[in-house]
Amino acid sequence: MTGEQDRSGERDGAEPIALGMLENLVGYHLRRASGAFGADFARAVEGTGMRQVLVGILSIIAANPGVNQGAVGRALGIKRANMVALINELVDRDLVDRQVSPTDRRSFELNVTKAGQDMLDDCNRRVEQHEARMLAALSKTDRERLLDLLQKIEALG
Amino acid sequence: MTGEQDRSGERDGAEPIALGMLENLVGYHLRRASGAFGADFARAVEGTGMRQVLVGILSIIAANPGVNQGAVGRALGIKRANMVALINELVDRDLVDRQVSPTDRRSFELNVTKAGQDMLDDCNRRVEQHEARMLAALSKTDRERLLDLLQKIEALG
DNA sequence: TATTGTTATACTCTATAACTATA
DNA sequence: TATAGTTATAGAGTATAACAATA
Repeated sequence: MTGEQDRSGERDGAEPIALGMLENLVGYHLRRASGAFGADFARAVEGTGMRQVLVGILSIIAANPGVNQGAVGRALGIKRANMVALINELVDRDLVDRQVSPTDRRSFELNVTKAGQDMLDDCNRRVEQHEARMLAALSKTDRERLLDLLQKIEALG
Repeated sequence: MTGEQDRSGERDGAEPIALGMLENLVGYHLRRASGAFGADFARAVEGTGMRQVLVGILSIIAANPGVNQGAVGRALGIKRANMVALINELVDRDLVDRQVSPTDRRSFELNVTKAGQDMLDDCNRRVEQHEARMLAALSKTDRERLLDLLQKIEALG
């Protein structure tokens, strides 16, 4: 084995397909690039039971101790209704602690548990390698530029 | 009192949530930017019954007359099994013509119908406005750079 | 044997509406 | 009245396995 991945039935090695109007669409290439990142992210955290969204939520809670789930959802663009199962998943796995807020009994205060912090640290290490892998073709300046451009787009979302 | 409006619970103007490790993750920002594009794309083609994937497929077929659906799927990163319903949708709406290939009776030759071309033209116009809207904060050079960077990433997918 | 298209299935993400309990 | 969280539900996108017809 040469170590090359089996890409039969994939990639442009021997199937010249024109993209048409997609060629220059930023939206299309964003979608594909995001998909490629997502797939490699899944590989990176394989075995942890984590997914992009869960790592995102855990990261937000860790950075904002006591935050409630509505605020987490707003930060990540996740609807309240969809947050419920996600937070349940993290609480059931003892990665997040959920306590009724003493100041507003409608809401919960969320905090990352010890196990949750360990999980986040592990994922962080894996994700760093994943990002390095996916951005191998980009210089440091390119990566900074890319981040900057993406954030400008997000601002319009 | 200052007369400031209470914006608690909404909009990022008054809810300082730290992103933690997400802050500098290209994958995270790709996901958000792609999501923002997807949502605005949906708005742009509202009333046409089209979606990102369908426009993508139509575009590929238009640019590659007689292509079979497996090749379309490979070009777009869509699994064969998932192509079936999508192509059916386009054929049922008379946007795509599907004929058994005379050279390989396992496969179909796909072509865009007149109605399909009209639809594609309409979507093209709408999508151009949508892209202009989403990329308003970027200079022409920025847009070219962004496309270039995204394509470098896709190549690793 | 390999490939094209197909069916069946399942999981995730996303979206909306209606409900509760608090404020 | 408004907000935090919940439930139920539905539409999409994506993934795999197994099958028939054809190459």
